[in-house]
Amino acid sequence: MKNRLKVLRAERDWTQAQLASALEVSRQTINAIEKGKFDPSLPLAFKAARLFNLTIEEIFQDQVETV
Amino acid sequence: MKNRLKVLRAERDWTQAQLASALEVSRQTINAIEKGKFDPSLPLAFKAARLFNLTIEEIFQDQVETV
DNA sequence: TAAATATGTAAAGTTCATTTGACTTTTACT
DNA sequence: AGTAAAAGTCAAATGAACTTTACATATTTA
Repeated sequence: MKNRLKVLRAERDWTQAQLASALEVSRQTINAIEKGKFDPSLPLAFKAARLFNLTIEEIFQDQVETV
Repeated sequence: MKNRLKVLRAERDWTQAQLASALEVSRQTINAIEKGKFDPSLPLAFKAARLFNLTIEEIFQDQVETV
């Protein structure tokens, strides 16, 4: 699962800590999601979409499995 | 988190077991999600969206907190 | 260059998504 | 009414999301 969080953050000049606080998660959670360590929960994805005024699909992109 | 899985299933005349198999999860998982016991993971939500050819937002609706 | 801020990472613990297996209840059909 | 399929539910187990604490590295700024 790829995501555009780092770019969206950069566009607004936000730190990971600021985004974390806006989404009410820890800074490490934001870091881990940006670095692809794990995927956010669906509720957290919705919260991010609301925050950035985008759809979930505009922020998170499912990897289409190329078999 | 509300969702339209039951309706989408009914429109296609699918059982919970059939949807489960299409999404490669257990029947109990579909049942629990439909009954609102828990939210699906983001990857599972993407898979459902792909299956129904809808966006995540068209299937799952975040409860806006009315404080 | 030193200090401050931002980012990356790791371990241990908690909570929740998901599985398996089994059982009960509901719905539909004969 | 009897049967079969579908839906609902429960308990125990596993794994993944997320937290806290703590430290290391990188980047910015005084």
